[in-house]
Amino acid sequence: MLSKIEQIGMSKQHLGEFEELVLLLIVMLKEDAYGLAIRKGLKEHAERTVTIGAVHGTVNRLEKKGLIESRLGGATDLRGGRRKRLFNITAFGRRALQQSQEVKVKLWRQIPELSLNILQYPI
Amino acid sequence: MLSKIEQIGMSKQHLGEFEELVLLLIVMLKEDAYGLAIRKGLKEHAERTVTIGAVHGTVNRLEKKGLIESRLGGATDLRGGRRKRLFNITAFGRRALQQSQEVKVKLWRQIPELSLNILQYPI
DNA sequence: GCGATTTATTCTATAAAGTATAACAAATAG
DNA sequence: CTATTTGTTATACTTTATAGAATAAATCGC
Repeated sequence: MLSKIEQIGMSKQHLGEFEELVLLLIVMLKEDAYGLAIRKGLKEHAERTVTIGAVHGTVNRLEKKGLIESRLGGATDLRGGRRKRLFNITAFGRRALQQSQEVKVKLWRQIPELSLNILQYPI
Repeated sequence: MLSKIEQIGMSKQHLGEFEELVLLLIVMLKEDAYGLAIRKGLKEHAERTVTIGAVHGTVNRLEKKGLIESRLGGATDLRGGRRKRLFNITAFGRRALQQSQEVKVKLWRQIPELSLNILQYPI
């Protein structure tokens, strides 16, 4: 028999590298995290240029895994356009992000010669 | 016409999340980075349990992409056993690792509420 | 030398993640 | 009521991630 966690798909899969970036962008964007904004944020903050289809494919997967939730945004104040699908991270998603962070920082600490200048200071 | 970089397969692919872990372990293990040691290191340092086949599949891909190199180790001082295939990171691999690190740290810095205690101190 | 044991790698197959392109949907201004 | 704008969905395909079984090569004891 499956545990509650397994039933709802919250078992120990790992965050893919792009999934992690998208998740981080969703946190950064707060109340305005939706497809196009995520795509723009990835380009500006992560030097990552992808199509909008790539973003949506990933958010759909993240939602199915319970790492984010989505709701439909209200009518736009701007002219034209379909309503936004707004995303927010779940507690489970936040934990996944923190675990990933924890593992990497732990490894980096053991390899000081790898570190960039940016890492010489507290995050 | 392809650039030199493209010809030898060193263009802008991104490091997969498991590829990054394996690469980090290879750096950590220094002169003793080979299949089984990498697997053991992943378990001990990254809470990641995988089969040896998973490790080898990944190192093969990393080598094909020019991120690591391999050579055959000398005969063992211990009893029995085939010779080890020893890995070391290339300059290109090191750069890939640093870029990945740079992007993530940059994002984390913008999301202070995500950070764990470990991140309050310099890495 | 040769089989048993040990330590390792390679092969093969499949699932999951990453990604692009194109099609579709819905809001609103005129 | 249709053209324009802003956005999401659908589909297809490639690359990564992963397990399991098969195979290889070193050495020990006889």
